[in-house]
Amino acid sequence: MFSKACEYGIKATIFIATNSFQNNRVSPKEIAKEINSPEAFTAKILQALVKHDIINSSKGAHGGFDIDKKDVSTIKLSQIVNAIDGDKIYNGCGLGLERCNENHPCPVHDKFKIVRNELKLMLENTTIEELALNIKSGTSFLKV
Amino acid sequence: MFSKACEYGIKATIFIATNSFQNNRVSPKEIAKEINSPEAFTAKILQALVKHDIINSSKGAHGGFDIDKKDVSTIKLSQIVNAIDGDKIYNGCGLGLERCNENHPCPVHDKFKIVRNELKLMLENTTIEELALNIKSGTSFLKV
DNA sequence: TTCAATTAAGACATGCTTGTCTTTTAATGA
DNA sequence: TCATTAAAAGACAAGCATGTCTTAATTGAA
Repeated sequence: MFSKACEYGIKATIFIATNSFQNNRVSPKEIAKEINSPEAFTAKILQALVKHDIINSSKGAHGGFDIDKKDVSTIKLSQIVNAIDGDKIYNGCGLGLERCNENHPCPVHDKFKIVRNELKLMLENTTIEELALNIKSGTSFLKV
Repeated sequence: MFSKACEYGIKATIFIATNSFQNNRVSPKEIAKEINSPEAFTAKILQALVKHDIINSSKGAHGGFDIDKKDVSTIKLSQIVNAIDGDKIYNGCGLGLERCNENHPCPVHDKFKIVRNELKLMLENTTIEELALNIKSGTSFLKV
């Protein structure tokens, strides 16, 4: 469904959020360990998330990644997916037609529209705060 | 959502079905032209569909690909997706966890389940016959 | 039975995604 | 200011999906 990069990006953001509740910065090393991902590749993805203003980074001693406490509740899953995988999951044709629309639909256009819309709504209505709280309470897990 | 191979596979099967209504065999060249796909690559995918008993092939003069008329209505989209992309779209974890289940869910497990189930139902309830008839009537299109 | 037509099979090539490593830039504290 | 710490940036490498080409196998018809 999503690229590996996007999966790592979502999990990393959730982990950073859980730490940001306690104003705690985390390093790429800690993140990679916690979400079970390759460290250097994860660092690249973190750079992208910083560029898209989803997370903050600070260099130097006691540096690392965090999210402003007040912002955690405003970050939607859709923002991360958009930042890393772009919008093809929303706008692309299910069968790869260049111009697929109501007037010139691919064979599965209408049927896909329903599913895709459900996915879109889900991503737009799910906040990182919600997911991070479930991790904190042990209701869900980031690895294995 | 699906791989290129799967997209071509779906479109190819629909095109073969439209021809099979008139007991007409089609060649990889015709198929590739009609669905706007690379010919040799399409031929590979057709081989896979034959191996999975979704379409028939016959070699030699007047050879080509077809589907038994009586079978067209029984072929579901899900069979093609399964044959080419496997079942990861149904069973894989949205965030790539190896063991993600009700007792050990990833952060988006419940939310994804709903969307994925909708997709699964759609694929299992859509027949190639239905899609092929829409192509024949000009209601939907295989290329551009 | 032989030739032509046509798919099957497998080796090869290309490109994108994933992943690694090294060097550079920036921040902190002594 | 200088040393240390840590992220940023970019070059490099590996693997997988996509796409191509050549040769083999099979069939139908002359």
